[in-house]
Amino acid sequence: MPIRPSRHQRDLRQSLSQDLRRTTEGQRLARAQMREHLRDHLDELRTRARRGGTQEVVWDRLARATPRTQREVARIVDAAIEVADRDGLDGLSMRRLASSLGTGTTSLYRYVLSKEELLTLMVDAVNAPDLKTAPSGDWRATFTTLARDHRRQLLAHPWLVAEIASRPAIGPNTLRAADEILGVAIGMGLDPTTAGSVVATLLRFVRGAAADELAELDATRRTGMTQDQWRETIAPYVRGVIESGRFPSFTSVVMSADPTDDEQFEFGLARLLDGFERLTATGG
Amino acid sequence: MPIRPSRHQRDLRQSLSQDLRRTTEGQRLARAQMREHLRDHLDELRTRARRGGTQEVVWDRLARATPRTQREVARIVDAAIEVADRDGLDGLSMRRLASSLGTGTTSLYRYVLSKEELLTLMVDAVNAPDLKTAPSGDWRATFTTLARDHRRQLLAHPWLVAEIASRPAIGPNTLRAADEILGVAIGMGLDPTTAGSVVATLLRFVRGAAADELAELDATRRTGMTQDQWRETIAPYVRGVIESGRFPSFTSVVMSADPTDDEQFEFGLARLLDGFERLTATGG
DNA sequence: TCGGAAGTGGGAACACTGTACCCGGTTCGG
DNA sequence: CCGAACCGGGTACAGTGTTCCCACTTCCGA
Repeated sequence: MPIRPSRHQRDLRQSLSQDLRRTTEGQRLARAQMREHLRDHLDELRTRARRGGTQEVVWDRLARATPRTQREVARIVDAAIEVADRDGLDGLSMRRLASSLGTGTTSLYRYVLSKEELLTLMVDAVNAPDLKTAPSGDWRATFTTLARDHRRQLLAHPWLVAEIASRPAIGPNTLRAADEILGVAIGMGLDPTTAGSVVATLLRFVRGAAADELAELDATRRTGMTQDQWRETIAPYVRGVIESGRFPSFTSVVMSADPTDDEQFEFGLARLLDGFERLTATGG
Repeated sequence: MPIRPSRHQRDLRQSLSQDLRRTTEGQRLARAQMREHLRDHLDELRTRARRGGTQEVVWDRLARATPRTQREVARIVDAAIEVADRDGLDGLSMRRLASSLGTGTTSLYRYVLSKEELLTLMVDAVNAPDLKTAPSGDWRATFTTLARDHRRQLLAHPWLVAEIASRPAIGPNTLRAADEILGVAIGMGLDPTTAGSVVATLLRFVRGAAADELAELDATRRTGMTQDQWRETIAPYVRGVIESGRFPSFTSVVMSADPTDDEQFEFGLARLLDGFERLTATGG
């Protein structure tokens, strides 16, 4: 999310007013050029990317593409998500994806610049907390259901957390969601900057939690074990650690009642929202 | 961190007392067997892993290995970390690693079961927030410097966040750190369970924040652009988004003063600690 | 001192990956 | 009806993790 759109923002804001007029014409020109031969355009993008020059953002290209192309891309992305959900990220190869679509492998490259780009599209397609079911008016309740929804989303697509972590989320879906959440934060009476920080903090916590919860699950899938086999595997080691007596605090925590993932998530979320509450209580 | 050691803990605790005696003899036996031919042992582990059976945990094997082997493994892991820091995770291949060590590629497999295992070792080697510089007595101050240290660590090794996310962190280094932090939480007067949740929440936030901060940086490295080139690339797109007028809250946040990464991190951390403070104020 | 076993290093080969290059077929506007 | 634009995909290449195997060193007991 560009909730933290970094320091170049100032420059952007400056150049914004000047460039605002010229943009539409420029876009029309680009569209004409592209329609001429879309195929070569993709190739050109590829070579330019290889040379390390400035590129075009995926979503701009897609927005200008023909409806058929857009549908095709959506179909590819959906299939890719399905494969990744079932077999994990390692199981998602272009050949597998193609065969699951019943097409040739290299045909995919007519619609997608690279696997990298495909992943970017996958992330945006799936990373969109849905606000419409959230209660309105009470920001605390809204944030709570929102955090729960996002967590559910991340757990439903085990590959998602790792991929989100390594690419700036500025896709249209993500943006729409970010806008809605920011609206809630602003509705708390916070100034925009603080609102941005609040939302960023909330999302960071949720993603961190989901990552933790997925770790064990991921390890089992990777090694091909069942959950039980894996536990059996680490049991002697953990036992040894506890026996050693070198980790008293750790031991006492392990030996105490163990909260479920749900409970621990709710605990952390509640603490975080407690922290936010102070902002509205003391500030403006 | 096994701060969330999941539901099988109960069973573990039960079997603990029974098995406690037998363990040392069992270990001595295993050691004798292993010394006989360590090479075959590694091969056996490999095939057993392929068949999907129960394995041995890496750290147990290493603890029993000869000092020379331990040194060699450490050398490999260090080199791997260096390569990953410089060229990213994608740039870390076994061949590259070997050539950076001046050895043959397949020689590495004498010391490391697989690349997977190597990554696990790398994570544990580097993921250890250091508590010794932290002030004692004041938990809030301790947590603050601790969070800052961990964030610094994660940013210093850009590949670390993604890898932590997908493997349960139960290495000795990680355990030692976890134990120390848990000690601080218990020192707040919290019961072990709550202490565990508090620490988990804190670490989750830090990792989430680091992931966010690294996203842009990662994207540039992956595409081979400079930071400026990348910004130039997305600028028109962001401009278009703002122009569209469909994201008013988002726009107002982007247009407002932009906090630095540091400021935003400190903000979130402060809110989280505010939330923790309530625990000590109201509870026991 | 010597012979054999245990331990070490690494080359060749395999099955797989992402994707550049190119050619034959299809569709459609003039 | 024909040419141009578009679409699908086979072949090939460089690079990956890993296995199998063999030559070499080191060391220990007789």
